Amino acid sequence: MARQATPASGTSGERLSRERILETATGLVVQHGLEALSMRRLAHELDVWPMSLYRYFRDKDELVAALADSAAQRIPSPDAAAPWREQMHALLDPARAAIERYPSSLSPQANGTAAGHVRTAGLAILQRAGLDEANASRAWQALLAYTAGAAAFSLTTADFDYGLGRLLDGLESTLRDTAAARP
Amino acid sequence: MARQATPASGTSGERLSRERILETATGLVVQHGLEALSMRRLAHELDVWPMSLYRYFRDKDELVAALADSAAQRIPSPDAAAPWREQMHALLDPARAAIERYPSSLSPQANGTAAGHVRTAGLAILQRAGLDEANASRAWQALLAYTAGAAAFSLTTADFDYGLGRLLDGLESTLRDTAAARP
DNA sequence: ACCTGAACACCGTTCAAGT
DNA sequence: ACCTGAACACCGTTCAAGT
Repeated sequence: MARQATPASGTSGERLSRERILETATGLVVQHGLEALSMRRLAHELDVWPMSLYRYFRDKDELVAALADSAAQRIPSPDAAAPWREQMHALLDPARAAIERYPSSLSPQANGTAAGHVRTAGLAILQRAGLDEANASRAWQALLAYTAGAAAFSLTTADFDYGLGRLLDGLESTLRDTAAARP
Repeated sequence: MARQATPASGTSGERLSRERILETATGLVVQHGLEALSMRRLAHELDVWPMSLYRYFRDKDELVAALADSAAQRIPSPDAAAPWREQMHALLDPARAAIERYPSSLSPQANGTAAGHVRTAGLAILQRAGLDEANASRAWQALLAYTAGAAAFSLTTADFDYGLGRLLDGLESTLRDTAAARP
């Protein structure tokens, strides 16, 4: 990648844009981790003055939120025909990867649209499994919390699957109890 | 608290020490959160030059690790006479509070002695409940991951309890399966 | 040998000055 | 009106100089 000691506006044909900034930022994060992402380093990478970035993002928080949101966007919605436990696994496995890269990406505080999509998909799976709205909501929070903790602790896939299995077992047993209570 | 624009060594009778540094640092974290803790601010609060802290802690990481460890140290070991689910709840509830303040305090990467004590207590509860060593270890990882996620998402106590209850249900059902398989 | 504090190499962001 | 880049208010930490 061509870079200069002093950024110059005339050298590169590609103009700055939100997309180009996000692409380069993603590259930085993939290579060196989120903690290595700084406005100054990102600007340097783009061959641009640091302040130029602020024409496209209000501040660093907004930029990181955009990165997190686009990572969450790439989480596919599981095949609705599969058993609900498999669907949940298919949803949470990539969710774990997204959280590992951007810890805030799926937090309840994240107000991005993608976090909402994942939540909607999760709630739909739980409701189709038989949980009512209130319990589906609490169950989703629990599943996401477990997934976030597994990401924070870098659990191996086998260990992640074990805990997820036990949590799904526990949720499933509330379904059986409800079914048994019904005539 | 008396403070001066320029730190002076002669004014206060109390000499610097690891304990005094940790106390003041804890006060800062309690009042303003971990993200507000800086070596410079802490030194200012102690009426001392920033570099003086480095005589007691190799670097900021070591200081934060010491804070996290002492927070984990304050987690009591539950009453061994209580039912195992109650014991686990009594252990993880303060663990959640410790992680909320110091996210790294109980992570598997934390090499402090206190994190080890909590882990030992957790494993003992699970083994007394009937899990073998391998499963107790995986179950502990899952319980701690869930607790860390709940801390990161600032789940309410009711929501934390719901998810923990389901996870414990799931673990308990593996005990029943094992018992049923035995003659 | 010990301690100081200036200095280095970074941050995110504001804002006056220039075009 | 737009953009620049100097400047501000911070970081953690090194290290030469002083006692």
